[in-house]
Amino acid sequence: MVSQTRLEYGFIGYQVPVFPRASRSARVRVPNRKKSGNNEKHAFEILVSVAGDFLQEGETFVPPNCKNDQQNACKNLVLKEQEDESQSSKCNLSDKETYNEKTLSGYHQIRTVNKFAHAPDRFNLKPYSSLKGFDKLANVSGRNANHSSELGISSLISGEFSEGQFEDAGAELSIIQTVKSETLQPTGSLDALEMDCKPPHYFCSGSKTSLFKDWTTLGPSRHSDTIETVSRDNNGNYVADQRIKNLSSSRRWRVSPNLNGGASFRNDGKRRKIFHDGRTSYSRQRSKRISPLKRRDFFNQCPFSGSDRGFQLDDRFNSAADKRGDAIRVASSVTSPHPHPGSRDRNVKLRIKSFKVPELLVEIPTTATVGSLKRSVMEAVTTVLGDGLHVGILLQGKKVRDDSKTLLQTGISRDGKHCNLGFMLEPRHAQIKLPRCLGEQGITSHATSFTLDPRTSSISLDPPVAGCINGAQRDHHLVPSLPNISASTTPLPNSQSVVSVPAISVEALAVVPIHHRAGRREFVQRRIRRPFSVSEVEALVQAVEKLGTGRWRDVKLHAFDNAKHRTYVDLKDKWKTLVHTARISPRQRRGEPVPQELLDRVLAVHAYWSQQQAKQQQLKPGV
DNA sequence: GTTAGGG
DNA sequence: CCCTAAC
Repeated sequence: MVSQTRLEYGFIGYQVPVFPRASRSARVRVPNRKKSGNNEKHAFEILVSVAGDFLQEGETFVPPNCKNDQQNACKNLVLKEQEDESQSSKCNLSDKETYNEKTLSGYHQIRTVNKFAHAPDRFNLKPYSSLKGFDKLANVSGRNANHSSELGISSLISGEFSEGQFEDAGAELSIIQTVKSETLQPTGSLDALEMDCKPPHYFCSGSKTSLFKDWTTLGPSRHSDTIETVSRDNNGNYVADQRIKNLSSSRRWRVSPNLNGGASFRNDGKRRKIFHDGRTSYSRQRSKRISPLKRRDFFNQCPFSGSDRGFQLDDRFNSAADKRGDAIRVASSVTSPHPHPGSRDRNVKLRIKSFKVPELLVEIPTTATVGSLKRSVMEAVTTVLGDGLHVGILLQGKKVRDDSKTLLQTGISRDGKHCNLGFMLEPRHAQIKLPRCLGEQGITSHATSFTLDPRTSSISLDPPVAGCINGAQRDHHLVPSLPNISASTTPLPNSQSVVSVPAISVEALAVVPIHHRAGRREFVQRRIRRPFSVSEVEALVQAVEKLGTGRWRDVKLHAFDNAKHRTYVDLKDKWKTLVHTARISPRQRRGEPVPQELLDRVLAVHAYWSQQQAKQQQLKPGV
C-alpha cells in the first residue's frame, strides 16, 4: 500500500455556541399565548441566525504550533490528539481543574476573569472584530486572554493518514472567541429572546472521526441537558428585541461565482481579490431576515458568568442519530418547566446549550500555507452557518412540521411533564441535485464537506445530500443546481466532487459549500480588524505632518513600511477617522483613547494641509 | 497602482 | 475596513 500524506481535517460537528455571550446557555423565550403563529419557527430561526452570525463575524482559524511546515504541523496536531485521547478516560468534565490538568496537559489554557477555560488552542476562532456591531470584540489567542468573557466553540478535528497509524485519530478542537462584557440592560419585552451565557463546551478527546455524520444540533452533554425548558422568574433577564442590533448589516461577505475564477488570497493582510462578481448582497439579505434583532446590543449586554461545565460527545446519541438518517440531530431533552403562578406559566423557556453545524471536510495540500488552511476552514464554517440552515424541531423524536401550532398544542409547554425536545439545524437549501454521490452516501451524509486535495491542488466538495433531508420542504428558496464542479480530476474515495485549482494558487484555495447558494457564492473573509495603536497614530501623525495629506503611499513607505498589514488606504482611512475623532467630543470617542495632544496635532496638520491644497487648487487654473 | 470619498 | 470611481 502506498503511503500517502494526505491530510484531511474533518471538522465534524461543530459545537456552536448559540450566542457568543452566552454563559450557561441560550434561552429562547417563546410566547405560547398566541393561538396560531410561527412562534417556534420564529424564535428558533432567530436562534439559528444568531448562531450563524457568531461564526460569521469573520473569525479566523489559528492552528497553533503550526509554525513548521504544514505537514509537520498537521502531524503534530494529530499526534497531540492521540495523546489527548489516551487520557480522555480520566477526563472529569465536572471539574474544570481536573479536566484541564489531565486532559489538556501540554496545552496552555486561556483563563479569563470569569474563569473560563477552553480547550487546547489547536484551532481558535479569532474574531476580527472589525465590524461595527463587534466593536467590543477582542482577539484572544493563547495566553493573551485578558478579557472578561469568552465563548467557545468546540468541534472535532480528525487527522487521517493513509498509513493508518493515525486513522480515526479524532479529537476535539476548540474555537474561541472573546467578547467584552458589558452590563446587561434588561428590557421588558416578553417576546424577546432570552439569552444567557454559556460556557464553552469541551469535547473530551477520543472522539472518533465520524462521530457526526449528520447535521447535528444541540450538543449532548453528560452534565446537563442540552435543552431544557426553564420556567422561572425573568427578572429582567431577557433582552428585548430592540436591544438586539442587527449585526448583519455591518458584515460584508463578498461572494464569488466560482472557484476557478481567480480568487487570489494573500497572507499579508491585504485584501483578497475576488472574481468578477462582487455582489455583496448576502449579508444584507440576511440582515433583512433578522431585522427585528439588534444583535450587537444583545451580545454586549450578556454578561458573562462562568459556569464551567464540560461537554462531551455522546456516542449513544450520535450512533442513534446515524441510524435514523435524519439530516440533523438534536440531542436534547426538555426538563419539565417549573410551574409558576400567574402569567408566567404561559411561557416556556427553552435552553439550548448549543447547536452543532454539519460536518466540514477540509482537505488541503501539505504545501498550503497555514493561512490558507485557516481561510479554508473559516470560509467553510462561515458559509455553512451563513444562510444554509434553518431550525427544525423534534418532539419525542418526531418532527414538528406544523409551524402554525402553538407550543401548547404541540405539547412543548406541558407543565410538569417531561418531554424530549430537540432542535435541528437543517440545510436551508434542500433541493440540491447531486451529481453522483447520492447513491453512495445515502441519506446519512448531509454534511457539507470541503476538501482540498493535496495531490491535485484541487478543491473537492462533499455534496450534501440535502435533497433527502426531512423537513426542508417548506423552504422554497430557489436553489440552483450544484456549481459546475463535478468534473472531478481526481476521484476521491468518498465520491467527492472536485474542482481543479491551479496548483500555484495555494493561497487561493477556497472552499465553497455546495449546498449553500449552490456554491455560486463564496464568502470572502474581511480583513481582521486591527485598531491603530497610539504609537501607530503617533507615527501616522508625524508622517502626515511631514508629507502632508494626499500622499498616502509615501506615508506608508515612510512610516509604515514594515507594517505589512497597513496599506496606504488604511492610513488614509485612519487619518480620516483621526480627523473625525479629533473633532468630536471625547465622550463620543471609542476605542483606545488617543492622547489629546495627538489629536490636536491632527487638527493642526489637517488644517495646514487643507490650506495648502486649497492654494494649489487656486494656482492650478493659472498654470 | 494611487487617490479620494462614500459606505 | 470595504468598495470603487477617477486618475
